[in-house]
Amino acid sequence: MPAFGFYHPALMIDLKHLRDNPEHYKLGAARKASNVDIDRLLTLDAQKRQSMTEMENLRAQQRVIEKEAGPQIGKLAGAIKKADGAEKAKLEAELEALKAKPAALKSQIQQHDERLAALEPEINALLLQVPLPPDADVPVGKGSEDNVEIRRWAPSWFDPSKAFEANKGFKAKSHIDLVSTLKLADFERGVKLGGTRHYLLTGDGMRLQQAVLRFAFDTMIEKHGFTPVYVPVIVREETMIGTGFFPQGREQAYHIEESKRGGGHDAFLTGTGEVGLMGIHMNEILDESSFPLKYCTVSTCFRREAGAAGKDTAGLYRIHQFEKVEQVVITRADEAESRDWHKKMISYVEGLLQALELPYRLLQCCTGDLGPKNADMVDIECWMPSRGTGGEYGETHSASRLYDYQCRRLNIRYRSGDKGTVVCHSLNNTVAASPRILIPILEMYQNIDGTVTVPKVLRPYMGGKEKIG
RNA sequence: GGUGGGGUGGCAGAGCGGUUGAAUGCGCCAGACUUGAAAUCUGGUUGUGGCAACAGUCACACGGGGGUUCGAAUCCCCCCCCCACCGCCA
Repeated sequence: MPAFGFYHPALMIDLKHLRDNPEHYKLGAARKASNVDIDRLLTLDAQKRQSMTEMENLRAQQRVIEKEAGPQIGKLAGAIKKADGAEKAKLEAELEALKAKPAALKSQIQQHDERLAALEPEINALLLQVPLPPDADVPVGKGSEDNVEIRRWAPSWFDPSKAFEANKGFKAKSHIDLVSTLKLADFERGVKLGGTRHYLLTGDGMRLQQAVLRFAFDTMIEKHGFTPVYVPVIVREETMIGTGFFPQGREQAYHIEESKRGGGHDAFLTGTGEVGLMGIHMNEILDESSFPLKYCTVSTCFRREAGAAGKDTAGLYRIHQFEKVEQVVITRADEAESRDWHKKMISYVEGLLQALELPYRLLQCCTGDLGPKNADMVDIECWMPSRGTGGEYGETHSASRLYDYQCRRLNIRYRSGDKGTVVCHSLNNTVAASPRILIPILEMYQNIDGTVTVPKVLRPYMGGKEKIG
C-alpha cells in the first residue's frame, strides 16, 4: 500500500467526462439544488490546460538544452580551476553564456507555474463541490416531500393503514413513555453528562440495543457473507473529503482540533461506519478478482445535528451519538452490477425488518433529497405509532448508489485488462441504527399492561427473555 | 513523552548530485518447450495529466510541500506517516 499521500485533485470527479458533457452536470447540479458554478470551472480548466501545454513545451526545450550543455558545463568548470589569467576569464565568460540559455527558459516556466498555482485553489474548490448527477430514472423533486413510495410491508398482525388502537385494542404509548416507566433510558442524566440530545440506555434498554445490533451484524456476516471489520471513528480530514462527506457536510461533524494543541493533525468524528469502511482501501489499486468487497461494521456514530435545532428534540429519534451496523460494497465499474447490488443490499434490510416483524415502506428519494455523492438513494422507513398524529413512518435506513464518485475521491481503483486502471463503484446501506430502531420495536411490541414483548429473533440475544417489564 | 532508524513501481528491495522512470527478485501478461500442467527459457509489465486520439507524443511524479543547482530519488527546510527501544498507561 502506498504511504499516505493526498488524493489527486483530478480524481474528485471525472473531469474529462464533465468537459464532454457539461449540460449533464449542470442539470444534475440544478436538480440537486447545488449552486456550483460549472461554467466558471470549465473556463478555469481551459485556462489551466492552455498554460500547462505551453509550460510543458518549454520544459521539453529546457531538457534538451540541459542534456547538451550539462556535460560541457562540467568540463568548463573543471578547466577553470586549472587555468589562470586571461585564459580563465575567457572560460568563465563561456560558462556564463552556457548557463544563461536554460536560465531564460526557467523564468518563463516559472511564470506559467505561478499562473497555474493561482488557478488551482479555485479549480479544486469547485471540483469538490460538483455533485454526482442523479440518474435519469430518479424522480425530480425539491425535497423529502417529493419522494415516491415504492412499496410497503407489514406483518399479518398489524395494518398500518389503521390506527394502532384499531389494531391492538388499546392506545399506543410513545417510546418516551415506555422507556421512562420501564427504566430503559435516562434522558435527564444523559443531558447532565453530555448536554442536549444525549441519553443513557439502562438495563433492558441497553440490552435490547445490543441484541438488535448483534442480530443485524450476525445476519450480515453469517447469512450474507460480509466481512466483519472494526474501523476508526476518529479520522483525518482527507478521509472525510474522500468519502464525500466534506466539504458540504463539514458542519455536521465534530471537529477535534489537535493542531491547536500543538501536535499532530486535526481529526473528525465519523457520523457513520461508512467512512471507516470506505477508507480501508483509500489510495489502493485492487485486484479485480477480489470483487465484490463486502464489508460490515458496527460503530459509534457522531452527529452535531447542526441546523436541526428544535426538530425531534424529545426521545431517541435525533441524538448526537448512536450505534450503527453499516454495510458497504465495492465492486467493478459496471452500472448493471451496481444496480444489482443496490437491490440486494436493500433486500438484506427487508429480510431483517421482516424477521423483526416491523412494518416498513421503501421510498425512492427524489433528486432534491439526494446528497452530493448519490446517483440514487432509497430510504427505508419503519412505522412508528407515536410519530405525528396516529403514527407515521420514520426513516431508519438509507441505501445509496454512488457509481465511482466516492472511489474516485478516495482513489480506489483496480486493473482491468483492456482499460488499464479503472475507478471502482461503491454502495452503502444501513443495516440497523440504534437507538432509533428501538422506537418502532418498543412501540409496536408494547402490550396493554405497559410491558413490551421481546421480538422472537432477539430473544437469543436477551438470555431467552420474552418480555420487558 | 524521550532517543534512534526509515518512507522508492502490484509486493519485496537497490540506488544516495548528471545518460535512473528507476537495478535485482517475486507477482502478473504473452510466446517457446510440453498431450496438458508444473518447471525452464524469451519478451513484456508504474501511475497521472496535456495534445492527438488508430498508432502515438510530450510533461510531471521515488510520502507531501517548498528550496539550493545548468541538472535532485539523491543536498537543505517544513509537514505527514511508519518502525525499534525506553518511560507512562485502558
